[in-house]
Amino acid sequence: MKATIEVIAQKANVSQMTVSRVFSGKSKVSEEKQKLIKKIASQMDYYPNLIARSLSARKAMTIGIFMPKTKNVFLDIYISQILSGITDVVQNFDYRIMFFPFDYNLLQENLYTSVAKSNLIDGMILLKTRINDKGLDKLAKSDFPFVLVNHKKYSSKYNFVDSHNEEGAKLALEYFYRLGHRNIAFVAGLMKETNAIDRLKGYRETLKNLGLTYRKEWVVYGEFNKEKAYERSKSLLQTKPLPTAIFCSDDYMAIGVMNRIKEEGLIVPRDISIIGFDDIELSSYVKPPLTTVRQPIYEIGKKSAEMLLSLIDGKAKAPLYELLAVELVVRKSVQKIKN
Amino acid sequence: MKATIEVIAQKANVSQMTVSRVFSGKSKVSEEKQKLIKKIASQMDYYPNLIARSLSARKAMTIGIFMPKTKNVFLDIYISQILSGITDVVQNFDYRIMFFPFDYNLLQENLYTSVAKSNLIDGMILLKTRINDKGLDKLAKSDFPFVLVNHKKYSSKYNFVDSHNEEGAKLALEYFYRLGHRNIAFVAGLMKETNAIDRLKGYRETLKNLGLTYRKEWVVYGEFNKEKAYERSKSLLQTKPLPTAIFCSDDYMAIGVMNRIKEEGLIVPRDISIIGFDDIELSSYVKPPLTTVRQPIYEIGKKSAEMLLSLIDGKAKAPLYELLAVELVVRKSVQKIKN
DNA sequence: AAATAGTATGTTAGCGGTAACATAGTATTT
DNA sequence: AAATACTATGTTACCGCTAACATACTATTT
Repeated sequence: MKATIEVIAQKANVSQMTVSRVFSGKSKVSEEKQKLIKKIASQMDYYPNLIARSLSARKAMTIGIFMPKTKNVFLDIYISQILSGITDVVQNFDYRIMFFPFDYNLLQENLYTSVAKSNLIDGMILLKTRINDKGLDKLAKSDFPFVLVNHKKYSSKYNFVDSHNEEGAKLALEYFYRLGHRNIAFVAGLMKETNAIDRLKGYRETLKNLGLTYRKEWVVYGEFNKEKAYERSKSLLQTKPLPTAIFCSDDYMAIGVMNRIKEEGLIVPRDISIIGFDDIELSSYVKPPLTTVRQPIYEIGKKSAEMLLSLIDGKAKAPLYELLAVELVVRKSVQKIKN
Repeated sequence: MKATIEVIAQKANVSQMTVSRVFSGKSKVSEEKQKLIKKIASQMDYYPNLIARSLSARKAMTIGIFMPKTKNVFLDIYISQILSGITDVVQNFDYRIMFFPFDYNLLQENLYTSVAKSNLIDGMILLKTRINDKGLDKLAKSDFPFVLVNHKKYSSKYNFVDSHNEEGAKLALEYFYRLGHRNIAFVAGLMKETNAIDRLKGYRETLKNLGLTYRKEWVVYGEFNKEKAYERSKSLLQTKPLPTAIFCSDDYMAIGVMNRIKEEGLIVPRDISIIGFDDIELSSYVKPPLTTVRQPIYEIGKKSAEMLLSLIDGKAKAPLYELLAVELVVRKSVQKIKN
């Protein structure tokens, strides 16, 4: 005989509601009856049917996480740390996590909305969505709770948590400047991501603030990986004068650029200094160890979960946003300019 | 007005079942009616309530993934690759994924069973569970479909996918042997994991098969991380004679051991050769690049998902198991013994 | 043309819980 | 002691969908 609230109620000679109350913990039941009900339940190895509970209570007690499936290795560590942050928060509030990996190439407008209306989840966290994503606009028209992570978008309908990317660029450039660098190049990430756009923006603004001139040939555009950066940085090393410093949109790109520099017979940091972004594990192992801007990834995950839960339980209303501070991690890939 | 099957059925002047059939796709509905129903649904921005569907159909179309929350960085890449493998399979069959991160220290006997009976999922994949886990025994008593990953357990009730760990140890030791090594030490992983146990077993058996004697002081026990391996390998470097080669239970441990060796003023591979296990990204970046046994992690994920789905739809019955082949990746941390 | 098979649609009865309100009994107030 | 508030429990209805069976209609067979 299948264990359900109904069966237990009969055996305990109480109403279904009394049994329901014991397991949902939402209102009081006398010690005595509780004991009896729990005893019977344990004998029958009963556990609540959470699907039925969801349907009835109109609450899934679950959040969804949308994230890109890509071969980008950075995502490995990124995802686990974000997940770790989200999990630590969410489990405290008895929420579960559902996973929706998506493919940038197969994105269709209804993806987020259809899940939002499926009643499977009470809110969603979207990782690394891109600026041309139509699905977001549609989602924003509903009042379903969601938080973007690493996608900065100021709008009355959007909530997001992101690193302070412009500030990161500023930290890097000012550090270069303090060590005497005046010829600073930039290897940009994919312009479909606000991260990449903001880092470029930070680069340009800081150049201006430092009184340095922006030179078009000192900015190249890649994607967030080693190979593209290696490929695209070639032209950078043919400019005259050569930049003395290169700021890269992420650590993999920095490693790609370092490989290119090595290949040209130049030495980091003697000939060219390098700063990356993210602080992946590899960065402290490459030669020379990479100076980089660290993102608080775990914290971002935590914050996004907190934000989402407060939206779900109505404690807060959109728009909510937060830019978390980044920090410069100084290693060995930057050298003082000798006069 | 909330969009439900009922409302749509009224507007289209058909029964609920006809609408249901259109969206579940489980039986035929005339072109004409389909068109009308879809049109109305799209106007109302209707998407099925999947919770209600689950309750009614007694099928969640979701699988659960249980995995440890730890600070072990290896898990980062491991988890994303496993996930990636699982996802690629599971999405093809329209299953969703629910996530259950757990803490080894807070494990209680009912964890898996309570989720199994919650009706939230149709089956589960358990990553890196340990041999003393009571919850597994309890779960095995139900007939809920589950697959262990990286936990080898032969039993009529258990299904698992694992790497061929003993074979990996054999590959490593035979490679050492071929290059002239006779004094081969072993840094073992945590003995709560069958992985670690099997690698030790492989080490001992291969020693025997090669006619080498097992020396107790040449085996040290650590955990799967750099620090413990660094700590525990100290005693190894005080034995006489010194081992000429050390096989490590994973790459992080190998890196820890390499640090220790360096600190003792010795050089890898000149003085001592090293082989690791896993082939993490770092391994090709450390100095010297690490020779290691590669596990097919993505494949393991894929296989485990295939296995689980076949259990769920009843195409197969427990016990199911598979040991996937590993391969030796030769880099620079092993040197031929000079006579 | 009658018998048979096949197809599209409808009817009924749940799936296993909980919200919301009702009620009876007890404790507290005045 | 009557009026009031509080507490534990019960009753009813419904969450939104689908399985399983029933039915009417059309196409095919003999």
